[in-house]
Amino acid sequence: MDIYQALRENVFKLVAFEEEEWKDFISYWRPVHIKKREYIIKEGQTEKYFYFVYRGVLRGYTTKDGDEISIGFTYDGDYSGAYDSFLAQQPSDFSMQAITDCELLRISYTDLMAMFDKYKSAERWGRIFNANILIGMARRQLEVRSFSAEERFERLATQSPHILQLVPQKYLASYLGMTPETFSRLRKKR
Amino acid sequence: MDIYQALRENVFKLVAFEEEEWKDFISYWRPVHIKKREYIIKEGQTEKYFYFVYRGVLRGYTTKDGDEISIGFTYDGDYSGAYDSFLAQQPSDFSMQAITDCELLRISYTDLMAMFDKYKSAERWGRIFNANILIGMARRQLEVRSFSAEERFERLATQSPHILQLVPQKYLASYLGMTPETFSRLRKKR
DNA sequence: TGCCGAAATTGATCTGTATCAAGTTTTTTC
DNA sequence: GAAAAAACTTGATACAGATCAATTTCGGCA
Repeated sequence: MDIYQALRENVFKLVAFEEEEWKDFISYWRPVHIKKREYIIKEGQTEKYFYFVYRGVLRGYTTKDGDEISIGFTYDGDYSGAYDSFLAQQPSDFSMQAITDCELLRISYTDLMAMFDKYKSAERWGRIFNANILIGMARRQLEVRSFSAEERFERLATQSPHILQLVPQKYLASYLGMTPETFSRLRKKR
Repeated sequence: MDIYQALRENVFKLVAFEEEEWKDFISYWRPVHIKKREYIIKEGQTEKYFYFVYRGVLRGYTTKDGDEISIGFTYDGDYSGAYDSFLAQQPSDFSMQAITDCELLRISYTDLMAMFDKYKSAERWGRIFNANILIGMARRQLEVRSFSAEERFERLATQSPHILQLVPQKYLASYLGMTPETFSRLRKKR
């Protein structure tokens, strides 16, 4: 499937645009290719773009006392970037780096805001999209607070086994809030 | 200030409604009084309402192995309820209980959705409101992951000293992800 | 105002996970 | 395709914060 078609299907899951509106809306999205280890945004910058991931994996992380803490990952079909920085138009607390080569589509903040002004469908899509992100964050928040390192590992391994292949272990470890050593031991124990 | 006026000012901070629209919008909100220790929602129920807190303090918590884990607190001027359950219209993973007597305004899910359909201003308010909640959650997520128990206590004490008075310590302790004993020791050390 | 149950404090001990260190394996690069 | 760098594993030790237990203090209410 073509990259614009992929975005279309994804957006239409939440809101069906009129064809005229959609043509206009999609015209503001631009394809971007980035290579493994390149960044779409670095800590301290303000996020100018909102990204759709057509192919690839990205990792978000912040730094604390020189160490990296992985915040999350995005895959094919996800949206990416420092979304809170984008929304607030404030400097980001984290960086977003490609773990594999990526094909992305992006729209600028100004263009997206213009779309929100212009079309009620876009406004609605924005609201529901935010709601869905929020629901996911709430779920993850509860997850982190309710489970021990071992339990979190176990849940990741059973619920998202593909991640174990895609993402280097040291990133997964810090995502789960443990050291690579602990991660390695839990994996062995399994 | 009057309870409806308080909500009006709060909503208008994000979006200025037309007067006609506002009159219609506000007519769907109903005042609710609840007493200390009463619940607005219990774990397992689906949240039917979205609340505005005019006066009072509420606590959200989930249960794990019989122990309560406090998720968050809402105060005068906040919105409350199990918002993720409300948005998804799925059973809530946590309960929301009054810590003091509370005066609230609430609107039902059906009525709010009808307002979103009817007015672009409402839709926009919904989008921006969700964005703000999301930004707050992202900040807190980073907070929990980047700091030790002692650092989290210190930050709470300096950034929100009023909470230390308003909320019983055992709730704050579990909110910060530590036992009441640890909380007590950190407080003493200060 | 005084009583009772809940909340907070304090001390002693335990434990899961971090840290440090030394290999081994995998990936990158030239 | 060999050398260098990075990632992962494994073992030994350290420690922050949990748990358990015994008082003390506080808050609600008769």
